[in-house]
Amino acid sequence: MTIRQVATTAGLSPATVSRALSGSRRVAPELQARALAAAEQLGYRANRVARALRTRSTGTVGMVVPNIANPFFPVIIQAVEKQLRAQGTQLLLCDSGDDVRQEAELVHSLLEHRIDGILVSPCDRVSSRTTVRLAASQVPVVQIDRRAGSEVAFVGVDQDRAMAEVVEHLARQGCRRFAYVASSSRASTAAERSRGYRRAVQRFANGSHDRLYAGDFSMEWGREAARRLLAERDLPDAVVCANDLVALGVLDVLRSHGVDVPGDVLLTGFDDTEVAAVTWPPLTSVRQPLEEVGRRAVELLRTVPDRADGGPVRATLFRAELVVRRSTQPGARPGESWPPAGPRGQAGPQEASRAAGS
Amino acid sequence: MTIRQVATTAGLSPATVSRALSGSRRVAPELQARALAAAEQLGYRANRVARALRTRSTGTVGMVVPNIANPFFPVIIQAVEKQLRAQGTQLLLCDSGDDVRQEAELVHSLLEHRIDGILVSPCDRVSSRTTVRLAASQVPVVQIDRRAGSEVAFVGVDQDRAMAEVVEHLARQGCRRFAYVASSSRASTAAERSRGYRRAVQRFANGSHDRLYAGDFSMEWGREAARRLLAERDLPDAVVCANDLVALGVLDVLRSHGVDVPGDVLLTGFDDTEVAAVTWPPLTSVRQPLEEVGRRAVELLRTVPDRADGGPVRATLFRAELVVRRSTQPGARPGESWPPAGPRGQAGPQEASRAAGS
DNA sequence: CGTCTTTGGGATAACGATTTCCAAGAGACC
DNA sequence: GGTCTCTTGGAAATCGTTATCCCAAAGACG
Repeated sequence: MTIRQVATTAGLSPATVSRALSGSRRVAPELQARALAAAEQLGYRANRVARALRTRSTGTVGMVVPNIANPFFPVIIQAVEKQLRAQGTQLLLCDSGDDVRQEAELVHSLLEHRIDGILVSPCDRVSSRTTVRLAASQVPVVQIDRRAGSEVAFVGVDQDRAMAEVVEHLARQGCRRFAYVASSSRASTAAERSRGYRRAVQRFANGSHDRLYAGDFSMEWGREAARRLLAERDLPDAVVCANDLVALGVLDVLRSHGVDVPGDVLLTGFDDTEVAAVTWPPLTSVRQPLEEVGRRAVELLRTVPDRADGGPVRATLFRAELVVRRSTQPGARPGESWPPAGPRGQAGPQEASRAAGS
Repeated sequence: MTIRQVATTAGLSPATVSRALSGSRRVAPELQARALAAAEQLGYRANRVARALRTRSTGTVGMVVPNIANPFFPVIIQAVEKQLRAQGTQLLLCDSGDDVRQEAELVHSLLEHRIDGILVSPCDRVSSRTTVRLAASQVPVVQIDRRAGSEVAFVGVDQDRAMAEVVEHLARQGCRRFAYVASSSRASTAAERSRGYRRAVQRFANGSHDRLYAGDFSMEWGREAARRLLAERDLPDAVVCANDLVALGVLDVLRSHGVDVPGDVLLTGFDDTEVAAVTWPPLTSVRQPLEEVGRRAVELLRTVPDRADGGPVRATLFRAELVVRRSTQPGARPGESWPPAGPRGQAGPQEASRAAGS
């Protein structure tokens, strides 16, 4: 089923049919109708491969994320896909498995497929840099959530500030001695959260008794860290976790060792994944405006010039929202604990257009 | 950067370079080396769009799932992607949002993009049928996890049997009065689970006091169902849920109303998602061999003939494994509850090759 | 030594769309 | 009425690759 056949049945030339269907040039109404009718009758749908070869646009955008099994990413992916769909674009999704080599391979493969742009959440804020830059020299690229360098457009959330709010909240609850179960700082978000945590602890708690454990963004690491924590001679007032998965792992081990949250120690997660609200105790976490991040990233992808050429690079930073739940409210009596109605921070986008390299 | 330029710098014809790079025909070693060197030097990577146009194969497989935010799917997707990667194929992932119209639209779009095959988890076991059949008439199609009709190849898990094991386990724990928080039976898995549940209740508990609530696969529905359950005058012995998300929602509301699990009522999930093990109490659930399902589906995709033409249709059914945890062990004392060490069913593949329409 | 087969390189024709480019016809305007 | 512009349909070039076809050279074999 080619455009040629449609043209034949319509008694027209392929050129005219093409124009009639795409509206790229005016076609006499009568011929247009004939073309449309023939296409309809034959159930013709254009071969996008052929079209892509000629127009040099595939109508496809690639996206590379570190790990779809981390419930944080599906939410972003859905937002991105929804937005892309609205403009008739397909999403080519890849999971880099948090591996820089894999990530590079995937990006190259996407480029071979001549995608129209790439959304990438670089798994390593340093080593992913060359890959991101290379990609950006060929097609529009937007970094989403995580970044590797500031030479390429970025849309994400102010992690530093969000983490500071977490610590401030804990300090207000009377916590003075903190432990941080971090993810290794290969991911930019992890690095920013760590930094935010450290600075906030300095400010709000005078940096006392600041223990830090570095692993990854997994539940299993949370378990391991909790075991190490328990092996020390005393518990901190609060355990801050790099994300919800880690917090769940920590919670699991604490509980199995008879440590009560929030009675004996307060606990926080990050990302406000769906499960954070239904664990026991429900987890205080940080909600990010993912819908907006996704939308903005797609939007930005269309305005990024084809080949990054030293012009100003756009970066959008959204503000996250602290969601307080029972895991940081030792005072709440069971009756009061549902529904959770703690104080909340405000959210709102915060745009910054900066020169490259800033 | 085209093959023509490579050919020029190598002092060869494009045809020879093409052959040298793809190995589709023997090329004199010396010329081969020259072609490779030139390609390497120029950093040439073939334009897959042009190649696809000529060879009628894009090296891309489409996958349509109902909802990536359901943590069950990312696991399957990862398995599929891993397997595809091994054969150098890209995955074009789509989320149908559990909507039949959307699903149809996506499948059409995939066909336009001339993907080499489609993996689909049809959202409606009845209405998705036409779409699946249409797709199968154009490219190889394998249904994965869910199915719509048996005219198209399928890889999945024996839901019916798995659910029977759940009920049997509960009956052994002394439960006689059951409630089932179902997902509406639009998804084939939901329908099979319901059927398995009903039959097992008949057999093991004489069908006494069998309440059923039908909603969807979401946590929110679990909450709603639990509220309805609590509104009735008495609680059943056990609440069986269509999947883990639903169970989490149920658990959340039960807890907030002071109902103890497993003290007052036993509770089960399905899918054994990562969180099932870390809720409190940990959730008895059903683990499916998703890695194998994914692998088998990709494998099958390669052997399915291009156009479904009435030959025998392959269907592979794997067996799931019951994972018993504290939510169904009222007798376990806290000290014993960790790690969970309940009896486990065995898993194993179970292949069936059946004629179409069976 | 002649013929017959095999091997391998290169020219060229696809693949299926879009997009020049060209030409014919219709108005416009002096 | 003549020229000039504008419109619009169709022929043909084009995108970058691979497959087909042809031909020359080399080797096989009687």
